[in-house]
Amino acid sequence: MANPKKKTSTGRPNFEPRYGEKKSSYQDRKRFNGAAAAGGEAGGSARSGAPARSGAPARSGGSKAGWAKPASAKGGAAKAGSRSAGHRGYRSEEEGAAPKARWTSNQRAGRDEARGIRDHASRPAGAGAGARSFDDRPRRDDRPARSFDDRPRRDDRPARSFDERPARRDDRPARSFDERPARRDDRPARSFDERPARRDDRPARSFDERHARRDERPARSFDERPARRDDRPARRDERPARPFADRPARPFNDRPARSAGDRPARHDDRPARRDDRPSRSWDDKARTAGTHRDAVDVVHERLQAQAIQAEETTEIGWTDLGLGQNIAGVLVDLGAPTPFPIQAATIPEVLAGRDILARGRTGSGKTIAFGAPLVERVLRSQGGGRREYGRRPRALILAPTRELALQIDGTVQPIARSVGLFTTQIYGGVPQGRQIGALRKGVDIVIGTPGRIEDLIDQRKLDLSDVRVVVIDEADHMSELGFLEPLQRILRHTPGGSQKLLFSATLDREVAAVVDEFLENPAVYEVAGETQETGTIDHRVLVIDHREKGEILRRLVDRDGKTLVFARTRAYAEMLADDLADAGIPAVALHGDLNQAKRTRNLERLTSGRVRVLVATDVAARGIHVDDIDLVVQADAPDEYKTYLHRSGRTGRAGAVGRVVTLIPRQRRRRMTEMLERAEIDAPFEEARVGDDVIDELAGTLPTDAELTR
DNA sequence: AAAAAAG
Repeated sequence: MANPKKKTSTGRPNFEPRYGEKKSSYQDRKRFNGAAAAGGEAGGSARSGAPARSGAPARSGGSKAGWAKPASAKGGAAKAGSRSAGHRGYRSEEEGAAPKARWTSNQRAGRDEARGIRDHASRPAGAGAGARSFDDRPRRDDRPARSFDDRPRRDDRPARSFDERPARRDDRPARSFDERPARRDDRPARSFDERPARRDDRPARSFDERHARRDERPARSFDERPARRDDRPARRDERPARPFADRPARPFNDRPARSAGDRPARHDDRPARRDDRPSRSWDDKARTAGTHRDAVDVVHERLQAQAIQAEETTEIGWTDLGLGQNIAGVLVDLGAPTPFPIQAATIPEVLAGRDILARGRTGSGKTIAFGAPLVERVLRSQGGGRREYGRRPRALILAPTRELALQIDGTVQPIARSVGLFTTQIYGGVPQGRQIGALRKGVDIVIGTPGRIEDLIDQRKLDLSDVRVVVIDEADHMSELGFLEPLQRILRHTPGGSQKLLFSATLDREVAAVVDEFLENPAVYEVAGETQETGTIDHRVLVIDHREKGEILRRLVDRDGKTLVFARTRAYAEMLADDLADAGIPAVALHGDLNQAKRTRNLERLTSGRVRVLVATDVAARGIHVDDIDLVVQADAPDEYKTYLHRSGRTGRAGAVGRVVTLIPRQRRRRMTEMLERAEIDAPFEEARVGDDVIDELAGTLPTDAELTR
């Protein structure tokens, strides 16, 4: 059952063999570039985001120039020591001054972990791995190889999550619970980056124009879905909650829905709210989103209705949604004075214990949408009791990449800490020692990636039997072939009655297998207008001669703003980065062949502005947030529209202008056109040769918002 | 193809 879904069934009709593409030529180089990376995701970058939103006026002028940093961006002013040179966190204006101080604790964590690896590795003894046949892999050195429990670097480690952690961290105010609340200010910057942004652009795009083309997308997500049952219940508002009982068997698959019976009773408060819930259940939705015309209208209608509701809820406060004072306070401090639509819609449901699926692009407040209520629920679940040493985690947040996990922790941690709960990151590429140590002491919320989590479960270091809430971020991606099974195995370690929350900017039927096995009568939420595409992004396609790709790329990227280049393979990404560097354009790569230390470091280099060009694989397509990226270049066109949406969503954030240029060979025009249609994006195609003006034009500074929007 | 554990 599990894997029967071939790619085809998962909705990836786009996947086709790529013939002409340049490929193997770089294969060789690839191996050599490996090396480490240090990762630190930019977790926070304070997304200047939502101008409308609170005080995140950070991005005022829209000057993409610098402000990327979390700390600074945020209420910049408040940041102690970030005002002038010599102070921690000070950031010299545009020169790529040492960014180090500006790192968030998360970033430091990644960096430190990475350093630890490097340091250890460099020592002769570090050879634990010993005879690895990959002699050609230079990166061996940064390999952990030895156990890090004894790791010396303890000190610089952010210590994030655990209480007992000695206060060492200079920069971090003691994290004892008592003063917990106080912390807020020092870590505001991170997290809300993604949230503020959206506000403005959202409303901006009128539904009509936007949803006009909406037809194919939704439709295709659920097309195979068996006949829709009755008529879908009226829109959210009047929707009569469907009682559990009459819940039809899950439509899409014969997978026997778990009957309420075999599922441990849910938390008490759950059932109660069920009925007044306006949202539609997954089943309803599934049924609704058919393939045809009527389905189109349905979708459109539904989205619109929700959008309206969203607007109405913007005046509601955090506490009105059911969150406690402490949490509400942190959110406000984080730059989110009031809830965004998706948050207003989902938080009450999450607090009620309901399983939900939510679609909200990065920047729409997705992280807080699940993070805040998750913390609140964990808090309630302990009923005022104490946190015991060695307690098992009560919440789990899964993400597809380490960088994203780090970023999520950057948002959730302060929220959790405000109520005395602790989080810990559990992902690969870094020593297990600290992670195990944290688990041993006891953490409340685990945030990580599948591999290491499963590894620790197998080692009996991680016990998920007490988990009450599980969040699967980028759920559709996590439900794809390579991720699905590990994900399912992990979920099977959680109690059957635990609450499941699935989020993604491109949530579609791909999550069906997970939904069917683990969710119970889930509610589905979407916020109209929230797709990765935004009116502030200028999409362009350059039809080029493959032989000129390298030169064209060099010219496109040789500019002042930050540019993120996507390549299909690690080898090509590495090659391109080297190529650009050789051409005198500082560039670094980000892909899975790099060790975590290098990944973190290279990403940080872009975030800090020390380098303006980052060439990445799709590891950076989802979730990664770096402020000021005003140009995304797709050296290789993506195969899926969802990938296009995620990649392009790295720019044009916070209502800022952004541009996405995709290079394709002539023979790919048709596929590209089809993909853009599915992505609901209008992008003019232009033929271009090396000397053409278009290239310089596209590389140039973007027109002002006004010009762009015409 | 990429990502995700190591070794």
